[in-house]
Amino acid sequence: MQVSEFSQLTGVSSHTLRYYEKIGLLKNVRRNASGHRDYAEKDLAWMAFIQRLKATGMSLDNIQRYSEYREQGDVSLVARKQLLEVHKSQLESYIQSQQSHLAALQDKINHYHQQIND
Amino acid sequence: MQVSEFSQLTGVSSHTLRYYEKIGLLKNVRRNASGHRDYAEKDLAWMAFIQRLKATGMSLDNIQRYSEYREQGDVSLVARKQLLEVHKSQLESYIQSQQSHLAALQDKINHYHQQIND
DNA sequence: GATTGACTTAGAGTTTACTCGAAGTCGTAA
DNA sequence: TTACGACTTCGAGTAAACTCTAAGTCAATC
Repeated sequence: MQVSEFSQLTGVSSHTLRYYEKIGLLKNVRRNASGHRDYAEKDLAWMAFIQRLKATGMSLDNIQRYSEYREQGDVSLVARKQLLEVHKSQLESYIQSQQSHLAALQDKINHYHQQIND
Repeated sequence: MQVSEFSQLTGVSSHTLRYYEKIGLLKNVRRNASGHRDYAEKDLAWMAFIQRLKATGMSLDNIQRYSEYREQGDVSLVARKQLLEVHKSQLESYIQSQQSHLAALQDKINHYHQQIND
């Protein structure tokens, strides 16, 4: 599929897709006879994972590191697993901190509620 | 207290403190005879709340809006409460999404685990 | 009276992650 | 055969949130 369809399916603009390729997140994107990008099914899955990593606060820089590992094939399985484990534990403590922020917000809201008496 | 101590206590650099004042997050900071900032206890509490809002993903722009309300006094209590309630519900769904990302990461890690057989 | 250290302002520079624009190529449809 | 739409590259521009620099002031200390 070409860029417009891929963009549609992933929700990422064609500009951003080219940018991601330039900085090494997407690699080895196929080209058709006239030099246009021709994305494969597996690019969709990888792009979805990129989006997940990004949504959990991983920098494009780190995602790029993971992308490098991916390219190296099976020799990097352990490294990739470790990278994800570190990221996962960071995410866990991040979620915990967000939960305590949430509780503090609720307290503040309750406080306003008392002051307002509505 | 002056800027260096306030910076120490809040963990925010003096540059950033001045920046926050410039964009209207911190307002009416007292000055001493020689024109130096002289932060009060209540500035500490407000700064802590700014940091909490920021940590939960609120933009400085929105925090500034809240800061305006604060300055208006009691007439804005309802507005402030509403702003926090909106933010709180956004935070709740954000935490939920992070939790589902976390589960997906665990799945991926398990998958690597199987492949590695360690 | 000179030096030091902490402050002041205004404005320029940095980082991350896009986002856009210009100029050009290619295949199809009128 | 020319017009179109979708693509291409390269490089410049943008937004948010800092971060730093330069030049200057002021109080205290040597």
